[in-house]
Amino acid sequence: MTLDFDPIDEAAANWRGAGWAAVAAMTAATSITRAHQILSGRVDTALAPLGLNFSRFEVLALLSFTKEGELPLGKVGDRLQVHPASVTNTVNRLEADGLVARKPHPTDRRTTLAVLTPAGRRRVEQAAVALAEIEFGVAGLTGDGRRSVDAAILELRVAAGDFVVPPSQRR
Amino acid sequence: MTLDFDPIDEAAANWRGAGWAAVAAMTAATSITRAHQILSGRVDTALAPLGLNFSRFEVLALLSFTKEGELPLGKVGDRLQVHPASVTNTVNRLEADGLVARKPHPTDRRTTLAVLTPAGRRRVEQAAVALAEIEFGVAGLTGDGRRSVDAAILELRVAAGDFVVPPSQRR
DNA sequence: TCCAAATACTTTGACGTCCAAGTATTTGTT
DNA sequence: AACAAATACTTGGACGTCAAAGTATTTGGA
Repeated sequence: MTLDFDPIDEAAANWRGAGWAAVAAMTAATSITRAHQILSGRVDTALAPLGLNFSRFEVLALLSFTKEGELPLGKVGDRLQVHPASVTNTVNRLEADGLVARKPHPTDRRTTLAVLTPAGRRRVEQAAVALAEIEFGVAGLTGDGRRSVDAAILELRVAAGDFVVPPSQRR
Repeated sequence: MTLDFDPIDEAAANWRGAGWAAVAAMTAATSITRAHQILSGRVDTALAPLGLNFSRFEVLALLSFTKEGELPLGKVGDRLQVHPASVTNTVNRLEADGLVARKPHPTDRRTTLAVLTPAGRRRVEQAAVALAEIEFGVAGLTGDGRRSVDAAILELRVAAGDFVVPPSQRR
């Protein structure tokens, strides 16, 4: 279904024609939306044979970076910036597949830990290889493009309050 | 829930530490994913009082740019790059709200046209104003940032086969 | 000490997206 | 003319996300 024109360019022309404001912002937003659509499709395709999607992979990867391979569910949500209900859902699925286990927190009985199982550790290694092979879905983006995307989006994330840049690290 | 470090930076450090490949691709993919999350949240919040979400708005905007304010459902899907089932769903909702109507195609009885109603036209104008006010969710991105995001993502979209750049327009 | 407020997670429900399959109609070939 | 293949849309099912409400536990004053 390849078009012979750039749909975003055309949208911009239409917006200008209609006298609508903020055309540059619109094209940036549309570009980002479409980029996300492209890469998430590619990533999910690459992970499907492993029984994972990107969310599940992210949880496994995060756990694999911790010393003990475990983390409270709430921390997982904070780090990955997803809703608590989504964490519950994702961990349910990983648990059903035997890739993580739930374990009570030793001192705080409100808290549940997600623990990476040996199978989970093997799976996340395979997934990391599979994702590296497809360059995380951003194949087509050059090194320069990646850097400029990172830098531009960093402004957006800071403006959105994702995190506070400590004074010592301002760039 | 604001972190005092950049979670993407930290992820990159972890990936390097684990010896995983394609770290630059991973950070670009994660940045894009997070940017999409931020802006789609802002956009949906801005549109909610109007009874719209971004998908529904896109359909109305697309129709409003046509001469007659109507388009076959299939064309809508092609332009917006969404699945036919999603178009059906979106148009169902817009129709229930009286913003578009379905009309049979005059010559091809397989085809259904979505027609913008007067209410739909008024609504899309209001929505365009509301979105311009929040800069389409990309407030925080400077002019330079917007341009570099557009340019970088253009490579990605062309590589993904979204459209063919005609020889006369190669840049 | 006591108890309201905060925290941590789960459950339920409303939506949205996609895929696969189903129905209707048109096109292209023989 | 006949019919297989392509096209256009809808339906039903699997999943994912978020918001709001519910349960359990801990915290922080009065």
